[in-house]
Amino acid sequence: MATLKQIQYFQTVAETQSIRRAADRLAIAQPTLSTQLAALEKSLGITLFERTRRLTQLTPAGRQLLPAVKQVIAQWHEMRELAHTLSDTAASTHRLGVPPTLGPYLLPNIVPSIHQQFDRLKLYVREEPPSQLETGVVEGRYDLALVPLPLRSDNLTVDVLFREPLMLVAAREANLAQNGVLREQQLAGMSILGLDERHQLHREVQQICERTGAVLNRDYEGTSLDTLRQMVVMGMGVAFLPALYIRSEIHRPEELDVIRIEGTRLYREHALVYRLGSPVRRLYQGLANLVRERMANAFVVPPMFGRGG
Amino acid sequence: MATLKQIQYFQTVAETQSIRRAADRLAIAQPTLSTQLAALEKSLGITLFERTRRLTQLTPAGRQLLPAVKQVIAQWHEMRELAHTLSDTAASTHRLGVPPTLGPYLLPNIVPSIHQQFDRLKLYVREEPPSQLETGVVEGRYDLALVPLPLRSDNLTVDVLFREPLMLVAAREANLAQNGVLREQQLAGMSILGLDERHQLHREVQQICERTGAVLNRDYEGTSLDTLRQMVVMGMGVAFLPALYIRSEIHRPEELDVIRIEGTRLYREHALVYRLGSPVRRLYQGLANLVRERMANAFVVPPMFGRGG
DNA sequence: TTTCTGTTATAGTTTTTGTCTATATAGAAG
DNA sequence: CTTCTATATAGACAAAAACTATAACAGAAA
Repeated sequence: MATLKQIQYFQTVAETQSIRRAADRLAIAQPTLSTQLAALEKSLGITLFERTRRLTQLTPAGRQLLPAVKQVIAQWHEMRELAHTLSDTAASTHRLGVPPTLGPYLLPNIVPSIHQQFDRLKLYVREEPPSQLETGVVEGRYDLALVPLPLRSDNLTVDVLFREPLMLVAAREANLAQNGVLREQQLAGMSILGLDERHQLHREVQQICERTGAVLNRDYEGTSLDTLRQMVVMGMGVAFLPALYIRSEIHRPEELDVIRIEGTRLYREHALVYRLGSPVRRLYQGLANLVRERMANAFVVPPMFGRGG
Repeated sequence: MATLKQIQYFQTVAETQSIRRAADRLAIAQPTLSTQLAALEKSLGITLFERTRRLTQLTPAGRQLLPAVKQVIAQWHEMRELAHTLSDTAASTHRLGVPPTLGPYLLPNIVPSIHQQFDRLKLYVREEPPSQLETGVVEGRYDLALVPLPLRSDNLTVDVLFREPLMLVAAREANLAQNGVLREQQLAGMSILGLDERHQLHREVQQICERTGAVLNRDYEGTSLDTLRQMVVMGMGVAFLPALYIRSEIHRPEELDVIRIEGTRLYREHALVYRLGSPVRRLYQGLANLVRERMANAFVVPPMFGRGG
């Protein structure tokens, strides 16, 4: 069938112009080389060499085949080299799925650390709704994904990462809280703007409303955190926005108050998920640890947005 | 060592996403494929697949290795295809050596016939002095060569091709022979111009002179047939030129008489030579036959140059 | 739950094939 | 004519690739 070994033998004989010398260089016995060469010639249907006593040289056909043979061997070496670099699992490109309400605001915070710790790791990042991320991981479209808890699927490894506070955002002119803090009871009856129900955040906010007595306004729903913010700025109501979004997108000179709610677990929780028994779970655990460390103290002191002017 | 078979197995599993289906397609047993795959993974130092019960899919590293693997296989197929076309020995490029006093004047006559009979054969033609052609064939720089007889080496196969008459050329004004024919005796004492001694033709003419009593003029020697002709045109003497040169280069409106000598074997003889036991000797014999047939009747009627005005 | 089904892994065996040593053979050199 | 050197052939042995049978295991179905 023309094996790689055989064509390597071929190349060596062509180079040394001698079966004997080639056998020496290849560290095999001369008869072995003779028979393998004959086998190659038979399988290719070509006489590759003209054997004289003094030297063994290529026939015209063999001479023309040689470049092609070298190509095969070169490609093979290239493949092995690539395999060698890839043998460090952290040197591959992994497909990471992220939710649109988290990825753009979290990744800028952690990607530099990832590059520092896993310098040869590459991430191919795509955004999708969390439910599709989960099935995407299960079906192999992603290697790992950032998803909000709780999970739908139960056949995934889940590394819990961190809790991200949700903060109430109101138009400045509403003057809802002088010192940037409200108590949970004050939410009762309040009309809350949310995202449309394809976003996970929709459910999360819905649950908060049920718990606090606030009312989720379903007449107008945002399609992204940015549109939701615009709706708040335009005075259509108040909304819960994730702390990472606020930190990343809302800066001081802004027509918005950011209000912390006291006394309630008002947060969403993120996890890193990947398939059970993924051969690279150690790497992913390392990534999860890194994110946890990086975000550990990110929210202990509430951000001071929304106070001053 | 990562064999071609193994990487083909790898590709098939990657395509079918299943060891079982890949084994079916490859017409081997499933355990064979499992073990070969494991062997490949071990030799590459990479886990290529993530085996779940439902499907077997690539790991990130495997996914990135796949294109390189496909390249190797593609190159290998290309090589085999090339080998297939080359398996017809007449589909290769053969290196043909020719003497400068024959090649340019013979090849235009026979190359069309060669192309007709051996339509996929290609000739790489180079010119060199006959002695170097002989050693060139022996040493493998040429596959075959056209050389004048007799040969120096005795370890070559010699296919005698044809005899090419040498004809006397004189300036028109010398008015040497009214009807384009001279008898051998008339050559005695005549001063003959020749090529320098690096050309085989030098010796041939020398022998003719010895036989006929003509005198080889060594004061001025040509470096090519063309310069020799010029010397004749300029009235420096007469010269023997090969019939094929004359036929090819000397046309009617010319200041030269071409004279046939009666009664003597005044010719040089050409042969096709190649190494003893060359694997493609059949092809070369075919070529020799073709040249013989083509040239068989080329010189039976002496060319009629030199007669009329 | 248990059973059934489909998938991969492991064990043990057989066949194939690659490799070795020893030797034959044949030009080339002395 | 003998010797040297190169390749080819023969036969034995070992490595590896193949097969059959079966285990292990997850997911689907009963």
